[in-house]
Amino acid sequence: MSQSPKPPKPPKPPKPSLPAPTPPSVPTSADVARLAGVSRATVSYVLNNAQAVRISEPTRRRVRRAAEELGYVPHAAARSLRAGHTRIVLLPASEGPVGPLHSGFLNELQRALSRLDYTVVQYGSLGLGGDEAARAWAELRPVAVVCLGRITLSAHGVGTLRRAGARAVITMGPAPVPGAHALIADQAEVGARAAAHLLERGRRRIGVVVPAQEEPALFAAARLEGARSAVRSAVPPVVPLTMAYTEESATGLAARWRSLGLDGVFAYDDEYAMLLMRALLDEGLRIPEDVAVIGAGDLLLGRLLRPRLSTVRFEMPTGDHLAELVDRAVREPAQTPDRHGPVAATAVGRDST
Amino acid sequence: MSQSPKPPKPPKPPKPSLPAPTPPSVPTSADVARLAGVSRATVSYVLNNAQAVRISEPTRRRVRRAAEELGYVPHAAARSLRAGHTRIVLLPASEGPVGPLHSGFLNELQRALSRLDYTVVQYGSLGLGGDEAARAWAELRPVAVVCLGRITLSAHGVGTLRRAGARAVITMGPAPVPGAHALIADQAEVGARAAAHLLERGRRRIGVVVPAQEEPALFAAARLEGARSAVRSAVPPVVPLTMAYTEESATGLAARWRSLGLDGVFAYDDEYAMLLMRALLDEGLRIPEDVAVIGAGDLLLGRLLRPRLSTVRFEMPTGDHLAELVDRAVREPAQTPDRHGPVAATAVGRDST
DNA sequence: TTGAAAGCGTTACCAA
DNA sequence: TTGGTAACGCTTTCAA
Repeated sequence: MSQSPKPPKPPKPPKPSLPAPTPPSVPTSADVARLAGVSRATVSYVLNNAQAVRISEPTRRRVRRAAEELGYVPHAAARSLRAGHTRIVLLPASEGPVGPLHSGFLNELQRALSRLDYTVVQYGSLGLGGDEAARAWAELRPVAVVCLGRITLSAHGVGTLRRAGARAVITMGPAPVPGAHALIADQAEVGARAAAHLLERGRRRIGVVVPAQEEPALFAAARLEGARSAVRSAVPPVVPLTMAYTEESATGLAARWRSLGLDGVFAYDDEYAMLLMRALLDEGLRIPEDVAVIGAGDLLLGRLLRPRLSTVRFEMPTGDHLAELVDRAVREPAQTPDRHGPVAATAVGRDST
Repeated sequence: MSQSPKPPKPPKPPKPSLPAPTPPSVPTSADVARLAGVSRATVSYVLNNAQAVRISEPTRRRVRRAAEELGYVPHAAARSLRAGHTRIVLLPASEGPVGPLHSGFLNELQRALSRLDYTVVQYGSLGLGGDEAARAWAELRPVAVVCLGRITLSAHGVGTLRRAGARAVITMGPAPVPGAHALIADQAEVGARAAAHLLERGRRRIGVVVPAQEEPALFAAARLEGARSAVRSAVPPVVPLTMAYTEESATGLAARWRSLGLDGVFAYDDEYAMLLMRALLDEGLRIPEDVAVIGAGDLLLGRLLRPRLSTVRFEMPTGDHLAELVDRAVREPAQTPDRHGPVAATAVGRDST
């Protein structure tokens, strides 16, 4: 890389061996080497169990003792700088609450990746847009990026990451991103199942809740669209209903319910559904006689309510599966990005529809 | 450090200008410099808006253009290696579901720390014990560690982190850890409030649910202990009840409820409380007449159930507050670790008690 | 079996 | 105003 002609070095003034300006200084492998009376190379060999060289057992012990004594911990940055790559798999830190479904999946993924000797790092990128986030992530030189969250990566963002050495970029979202492996979590399917279920139950005037917060907007749009297309040509078009995740908002919506003339509602997910269902009941509406309510996500809590909440259950890929996908993509980055089909979704009819 | 006398370099074989063995190689500041026709130093100055030196506007533009064109992204590891420190604030990635309370707090914290120019990284440390985790974290050389999760840091772990350059280690847990700043989230207080509330409602034979999963064990033990001490000397001692977060487990517990002869239960938190309450109702018990049920955490969903769930609400420090604490600790590490008092907790009586 | 030294990408100092 | 260069901590090749 550096084609400098390397002129003869100027005489280096030997450092006057500072007494100890920063005594609580971080111990380095050189310190370990000094204490053990060996070279830095030997320290590295011993501590990394290098198999290419044979180090005598007494030496190994001395080195290990010294490292222990100093509380030596290798410097990840230096190591990866030298190695030219990291084992970091970066995930955007999820904003907003994380349900048991999602957190279980995340744990599985983490555990599986750890087993494959990757370091899982969740990076918080709160106010950032897709390309800014990609830049920030690229600074860490992750070997792979798994983008599950709110952030939508552009082709340009993917390019930034790839140029920064990411051997795998995997997105999960409604649409594939050019250059990245795509797990198509097509939330339209979820909306479609919900709407179809309501139609089956004889409902014709169907509302779809769209969360007021922007956070889950990505899913919300796709779910609404899915519901729309399922209903198309059958009956009056679905009615989008904006609602925030607060009691007041739910109560407000319930208060004007009769004027809307709807007999079925897909409430975005189980949590919104519970909130809305409660408000509707308090408003004197009967469920499911007057209004059928269905959520999504199949939360345990939905079964605890009365009436029991109908829901759309959908499959997440297992964490192990995704980890394997990551590992494969890392090892054979030449491969053209795969696309994994839309998630399977099924309506689970309980008492609320 | 290296006191080598620098003998004359052996003739460096000029790299035979490889055609392009790794063409998609990561662009470095040297590449930018070459393209812009300036030195690496100049690139650094421009890209970091160094104020100590004045660079002509045309040069600045050339450099920026070149960086843009190459898609140059600085290498965080190299930077921090050079700088001798990072701006990383490390949090253990939370395992298990994250309620809205906790996630709101986390977001606040992240946002506040970003504003203070820290990089927030959540590090997944699934199977690790306290000291192993500390070692793993130390490899990243974080400037601060905020340990909120399941992991309990030992004094030794704190030492490891400090020796690795962490200028602040902050723990939140039932007890302070030597050497670390402590946010004492004394969950005993939560248990005590719950028990006191049940006593006030005239209950005498009180059960306390302890989650079967090990995950929240830390909180569970403290909450149980708190309930115990609140009840002590008044009535029969509290009865610990093991229960998993599944419908079967709740049903099983409810089935043998009458044989337990309890008239009040603190169900660990709102989610366990909802589950248990539903099972008790299905078993034919009346709430609160036969059994008073109280949870903790004041989840919105608790208000949606009928009967409405009583709960213990407790304060989390605000994210801004904690961020400020981190920043202060980083800037004045000499300070002796502060301890911040136990969390305030209040019982909120609703219909279930 | 061990040691010396180069080099990873960056920044900061000093010289031009 | 700009450029050369050393140094950060680590691994690894080559030489002894």
